[in-house]
Amino acid sequence: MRDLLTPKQVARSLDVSESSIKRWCDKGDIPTQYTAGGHRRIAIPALLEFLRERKYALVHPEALGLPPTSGQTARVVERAREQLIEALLTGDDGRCRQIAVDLYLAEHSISLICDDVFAAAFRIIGDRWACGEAEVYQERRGCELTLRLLHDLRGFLPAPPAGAPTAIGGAAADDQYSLGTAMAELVLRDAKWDATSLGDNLPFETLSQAIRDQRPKLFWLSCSHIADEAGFLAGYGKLYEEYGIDVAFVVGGFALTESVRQRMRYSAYCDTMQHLEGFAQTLRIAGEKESRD
Amino acid sequence: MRDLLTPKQVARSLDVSESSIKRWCDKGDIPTQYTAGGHRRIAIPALLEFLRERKYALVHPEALGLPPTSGQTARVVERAREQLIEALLTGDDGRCRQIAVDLYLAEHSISLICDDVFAAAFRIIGDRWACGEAEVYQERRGCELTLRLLHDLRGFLPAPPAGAPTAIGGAAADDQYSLGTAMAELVLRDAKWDATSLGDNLPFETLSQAIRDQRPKLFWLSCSHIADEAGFLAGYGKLYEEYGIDVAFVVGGFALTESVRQRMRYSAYCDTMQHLEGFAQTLRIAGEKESRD
DNA sequence: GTCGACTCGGGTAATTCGGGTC
DNA sequence: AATGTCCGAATTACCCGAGTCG
Repeated sequence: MRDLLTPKQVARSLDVSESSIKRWCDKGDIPTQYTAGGHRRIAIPALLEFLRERKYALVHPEALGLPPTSGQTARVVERAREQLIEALLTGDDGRCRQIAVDLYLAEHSISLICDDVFAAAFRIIGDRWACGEAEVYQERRGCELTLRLLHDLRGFLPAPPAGAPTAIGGAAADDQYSLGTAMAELVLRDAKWDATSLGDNLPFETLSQAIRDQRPKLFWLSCSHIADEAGFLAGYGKLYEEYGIDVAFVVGGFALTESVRQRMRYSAYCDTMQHLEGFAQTLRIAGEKESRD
Repeated sequence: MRDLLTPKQVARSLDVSESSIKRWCDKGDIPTQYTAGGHRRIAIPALLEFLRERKYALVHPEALGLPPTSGQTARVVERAREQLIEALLTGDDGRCRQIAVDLYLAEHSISLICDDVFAAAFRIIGDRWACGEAEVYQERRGCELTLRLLHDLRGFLPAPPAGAPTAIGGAAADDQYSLGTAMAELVLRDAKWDATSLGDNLPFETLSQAIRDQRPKLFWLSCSHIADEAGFLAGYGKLYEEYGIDVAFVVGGFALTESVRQRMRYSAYCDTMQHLEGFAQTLRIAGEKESRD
């Protein structure tokens, strides 16, 4: 498995001539690296970025080790969601991957995919389970599958640029829903943050230690389940008191009801990943301006 | 640690062939030292200078921190484990990935990597945590990282061949350790089973439903934490009673103490992933013979 | 001193280069 | 203006028996 592609591989996967690839590279449309002998090498994230801008279709993605595309480049979000729900319920990982990559290449933002496809799909699967139309194992297997998808998408993004601000986050103790924090990590990396998810089920003491060690500019807490509300609020309050001035605290997740939120302090509450993306972008640009002064 | 690299290490770190490295050395592009026997040795500062001049990006910068792969196999694994522990504790995902991929490409079996590198590393990290030398968040972040690695390795394996026997499994309710079941899935896929992990925290009722729906030939249960021993044994016993004749039940995980095992029935208890691999191979071949008759 | 893994050198096949032209 | 095709020269990848490393 190589990470760098030759012009020929790229040409085959797009079904264009090698000359076109060379020209696009030389023109700067596709970020290119060179071997010592002057041969072009193209990284997959760079290629995918170019494809998204140009709305080019991957004709032969298998040449790159990517899943086959459906052929329809302009995939409608609603339809994708319906198809994803079925694929998640049947455990068809190839199909899930195909849908996700299609959406990504169709220039939908990561945050929109997370909100309107992944999160929405799990809401509906949850409803079906409540009606007895879906089994618990189908939902759990779907989570595993989605986590793998998020990891794959992470691999498509370019590495955080040098000097990118740091962000860390996770889910608190007794909260074992790892999709929320994985999505947050992905969205922040897409917004050019150097984001790292610490995982789920994290006691507040270790979160405190992590902030002390990593010194992030942004800290997120994904809240999908709160077992002990008083304990949660106490632990969170202490954490915010300690670092809330230096670090932007972002909280989110469906466990944060209004009554809980009213007893919390934070820099931002994000209902959706799109909100998180907006906040992160603003904060990053504000920070860059400040550091220039 | 030595600061002289062999051509092979450099080749891997740049994702080019060994021949190219040799050529560049001979041409004078990379300043090179020689051993008494005429073998090339490259100093890291010289390599970095070469990379700057040629504007050739390091594809796997982490590879430079790797020990030489020569010597006894046991030593390689041992050193990889040490390196992985450090990389996991610092959260260096690129380096973790390089270590894992290198081991895989060096034709170490997946099961051996899981046992002697991944599982062993987490045992040691656990020990360090007990001594106060590691933080909880480091261990949890390491789990996230390793899960991503397992997903990557899964991508390297070929798809299960047509007609491969089906296996499913997971971790029971209140057990949220997902690495065990993810490793089991990976090892079984490596052994040419069509294996799917259902995830963790699965109630026995839904496991029963999953077996009914999927009709696997093998079912695994990863047990890393048992909250309610009586409830666990009751749920498991019922499941085994229902399907134990038709489906091979494999159990494993460090929560299965001898006293717990004595009250369970199963086809196989696997201490390690290598045991699981052996059992799965035997079972698959036996099944193929039977179906030929 | 043994031994497996690695490296040596050199040769060959396949790819890619840049440029010119359609 | 953009793409596809063709060219000789240069670069890279793969292969193998003999020697070296740890």
